Order: sequence, then C-alpha cells, then structure tokens
Amino acid sequence: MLPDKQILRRLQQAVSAVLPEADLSMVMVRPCPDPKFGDYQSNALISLAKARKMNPRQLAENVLGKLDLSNICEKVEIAGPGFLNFRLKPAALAETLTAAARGEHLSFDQSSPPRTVVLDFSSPNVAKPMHVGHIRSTILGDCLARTLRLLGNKVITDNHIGDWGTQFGKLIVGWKKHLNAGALAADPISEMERLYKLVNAAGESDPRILDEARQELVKLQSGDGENLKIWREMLALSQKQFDEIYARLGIKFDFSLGESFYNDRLKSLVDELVGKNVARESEGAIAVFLEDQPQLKDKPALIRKSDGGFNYATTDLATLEHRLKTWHPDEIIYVTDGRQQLHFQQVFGAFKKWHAESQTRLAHVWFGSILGEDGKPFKTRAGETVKLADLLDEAEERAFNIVSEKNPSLPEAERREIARVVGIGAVKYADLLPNRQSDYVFSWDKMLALNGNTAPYLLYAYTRIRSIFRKLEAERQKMELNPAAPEEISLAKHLLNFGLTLEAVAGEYRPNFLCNYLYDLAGKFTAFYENCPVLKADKAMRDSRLVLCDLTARVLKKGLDTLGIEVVDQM
RNA sequence: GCACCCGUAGCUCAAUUGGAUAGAGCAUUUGACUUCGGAUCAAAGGGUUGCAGGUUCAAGUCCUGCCGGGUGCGCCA
Repeated sequence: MLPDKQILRRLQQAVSAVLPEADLSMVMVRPCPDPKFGDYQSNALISLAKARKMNPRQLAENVLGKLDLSNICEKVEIAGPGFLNFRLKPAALAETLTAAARGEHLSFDQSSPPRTVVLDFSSPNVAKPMHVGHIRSTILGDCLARTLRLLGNKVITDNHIGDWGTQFGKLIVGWKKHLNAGALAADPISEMERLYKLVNAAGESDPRILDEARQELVKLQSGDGENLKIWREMLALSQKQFDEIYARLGIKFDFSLGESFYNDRLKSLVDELVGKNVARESEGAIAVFLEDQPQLKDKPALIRKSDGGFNYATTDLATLEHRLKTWHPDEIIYVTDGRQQLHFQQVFGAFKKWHAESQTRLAHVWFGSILGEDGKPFKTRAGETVKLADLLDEAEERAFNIVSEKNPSLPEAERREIARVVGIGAVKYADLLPNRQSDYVFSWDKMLALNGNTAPYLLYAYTRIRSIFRKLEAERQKMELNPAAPEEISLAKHLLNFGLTLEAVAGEYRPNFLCNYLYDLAGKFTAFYENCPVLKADKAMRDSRLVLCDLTARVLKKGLDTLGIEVVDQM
C-alpha cells in the first residue's frame, strides 16, 4: 500500500478512536504545498474540532496519541491552527519505490470497489465534417475513459452519433437532385456538406424546397426504401471519416449507438411519461415540468413537438433508459460543450421524475469554447469552422518542420513518425491543459513550443531518459533506490503522487491535474538531470539513479498514455 | 428580463474537501561547464486575484450588492 494511503487509513482509525461518531470521509490526506512543512498534510482535525467546539491543537494531540506511523513517518507535527504534517522516513520512500522498480506497482492503486461508468462523448454528426467543436469532447472524454480504466473501473464508451434529424430531409433532396458522383467518390463529406448548404440556401428563397425536404424526411422516418438506402449510404461514408479521425487520435469506442437507434422507442416513451403524469400537454406540445427546481421553474423539457415530432430531450431520455437497462452503470458521464448545461439539467430532472428510484449518478462534464487569437470563436482566415482533419494535418506539418530543423540528420520517415506523435500530442495536450471550464485561446506557437507546459517539453524529458539507457553499457547490479541528493529526493517523492493525481482527475473530471503533475515531474527530473550525473556516478549511486530514471520514464509514459499521448525515444 | 459561467502579472493560463508566503510559460533583463541530448538550465523584475461589503482560525475559492465580458432561455441538435 502506498504511503499516503497508509497514513490516511491509520489517521482515520485514530480519529474514529477519539471521535467515534466523526464522518471519516472528511478526513483526507494530501501532498503538502511546500516541502518545508513535510510530505503530506491533513487539515481535517481543524474543522472536526471547530464543529465540536474543541481546541483543534488539543484534538490533534489526542488523535496523535492513537496514531502510530513510526514505520513510515518521522514524528508527526502539529502546525499552525492544527494541521498535521507527515514526513516520510527515507527508508519508507526507498522501499516503496524499489518495489515499484521491481514492477509491483506504479504509484497508484485500483479503486475499490470498481464502478461501472458509461461515458458519452465526441458525438459527431453524419454528413458533416468533424471540426474543432468536436475536439474537446473527444479528447477530454477519451482521457477520462483512460483514467477511470487505469484506476480499475469498468468503462463503457458510447459515441452518440447525430444520425437522425431534420437535416436529412434537406440532404436527401440534395442527394436526389444535385449529387455529383465524382465529387462524392473523391471527398464524400465535402460533397454532402455542399448538398446540405445548397438546399439550405435554396430553401431560404423558395419555401417549396423546404416543403420538399419535410416530405423526404417524413418518407425516411416512415421507412421509405429509397430514402433509407440513401441515408444508410450517408451513414457509411460518414463513419469512414469518423474512423479515420479516431484512428489518428488513437481513440476507440465500445459502442456507437446513434440517435436513430432509439427512434422506435420515442413514441412509446412519451406515452409512458404522459401515462405516469410525468409529462403533460402544453401549448400543443408535450412537456415535462420541473417546478421543484427553482432554476427550471419556467423551463420545461419538451419531449414532443406540436407537430408530433420528437426532440433532443426525447432521444436523450430513451438513450438514458437503454444505458441503464443494458449496462446497469453506477454513473453516466456526458462530455459536452457548456452551452448544453440547461439541456442536461432538464434531461436529468425529467429522468429523476420518471425514475425517482434510480441510484445512477448522472454527470454533465462541460467545457468552454476554443477561441481564436482575437478572442472570438476559432475560425479559419476565411471565417469558416476549422476542420479537425485539417487541424491535425497542420499540427503534424508544423511539428515536422521543427523536427527537421532540430534534427536534420534523421531519415525522413523517422522525422515523419516523430512529427506525428509530437503534433497530435501537442494538440491533445493543449486541449487538456486548461481548466476545462475555461474558454481558451488556440495558438499553434504555444502548443508546439519547445519549452513551457507543452507536450514537446514532456516528450523531450522522456527522450533524455531513453538516451541515458541507450548509452548504458555496464550491467546494472542492483534494482534499489537510495535517493540522497535533494533533487533525487524531490523527484522520488513526486513519483509517489501519481496515484493521488489520477484520483483527483477521476473525481473532478479534470485532466489538467494530470498535465500539471507531469509537467512538475518533468521539471523535477530536469533539475535532477542537471545536478546529478547518472552514467558517470560510481556504481551504487549509478544503479540507484538508473532506477529513478527508469521509474520517471515509466510514470511519464503511463501518464502521457492516460492523456492519450504517445511517446518517442528520440526527437 | 431570467438563469448559468467567467474576470488572477504586459500576454496566455494554473492554483486538488476553503488551508500555510497566489504559481508556470511567453515577453523583458542577466547568467551557465563545446552538454549522460542546449528542443536545456539558473536568476531578476512584474499581483490590492474587477470593485465594495460579509462569513471563517483561514477566502482567488463561500454569501450579498455593483461593474465588465460570454453563453443559454418551449417546439434545432
């Protein structure tokens, strides 16, 4: 068991010995903000004492009387208003990391008990290009899936593709009247996009075209053979595009159940909600009113339009029901743009009225927009949305130019491969680094910068470690870590916090915690690297430092992998 | 009008149940052994955390008001 967990467990036991009724979930242990205080701290006793009108320092004394950590910690100190400061004994640090070096752990534990989590993210639309608007959901969702899996949870990823909606009326009209087969073969997404825009524009001046589109939609939804065939072809062409993008991003989904999958359930679902008095007629539509929530008082969720058609909320409720029945998850996480907050409040609220007994946690993990350097929504120079494929191309191209400049002697194929990893990694890292709820300004230069908190910087730190092992000639004698220099100790202790960081990422759905942890790790490694020779050190010290290098590389690699970023041995 | 989010160094961003002296990078200034990879490192300056109150042992974080910006608000998804 990792030291922080041991401290936590025994501290909780000691607290419960002194205050048997105390809520132990409030008792937490975290890394100290400043190493001068110690390695770990707990401030739980301050609030526990305040709530009971006790003196916090006296309570701390009493708890310490029941707390024996002498096998792993120095004497526990009470500081300030009642902080407990824990400092690891060097032997405990060395022992834990030596076990890690033997492959027994990598500074994190599996969650207990494992939970089943459904993750809904990415959700592109059929017949449209994937654009920057999809990138955050896709990358954030994938990272959360990886994090939760790493911690031992059962994760089901489901891509809720937009494959069923009013846009297909216009698309089918365009397909039937204006399709350019050659263009479709060359670039199907652009051709479908062209058709949609064409019919959309025509519809603005000629209402008969809109009427035609509505009729084609009705035919499609009532199962017309020809329209279904066209729809299926559009689906297949789009799926091919999605697959290409996801392959480049290294992302896989367990399921891709689009909106159309739930079509057959929508009518009966609305009937059921009306029958159960969850929903009722209002101004010709059917709505679920959520009076019990003040913010939603005047914001009912519409589940059937006055023309009999169904809404986004209807499909989402059917989807929710399907996921619960099929996978029995402990939690369902939706990763979408922040503009959908109201929508998810409505869907979750409506669901609670429908299934008050459900224990499944519903989480809307939302994120801010990507802005251009002018502070407005990120667009191309021509003012169009930036296509994801173009963005990835440019990232790789820019990375290729940098690699070629820095390392002209490498064969081109190798430079291409490095550029792929660095370019894609840089895009992902730039997206995961900001607090997800902030809007952020997209900048190529910042993203591919060689220093600062960027993917290339982390990858560079990794390649330096790999380089040491390439140069290593003599046999390693001992797999044992004995950090002595301050830079070694600081690095070693930071390695232990990988697990706490992963738990924070999973708990708050914030990958940027992991980015910042890895950046600190790379920084601490570099400080070590500058001050502590490895290959030139004498034998015992060299072996110990090799262990430290190896563990750092493994945590860096695993951490980057959790962010969805590959590594390279040279760059 | 109502609701949600945001306002932190010149710029772009951090800050883990409220927790100890608000941290990075860029830019600026100064410095480093022809290096276990200089795509590096060390150091300096730069802050009344939009404003005003309040709660607390402790507030960038919570509450109230104000100012400024963004987003959403019944038949799009």
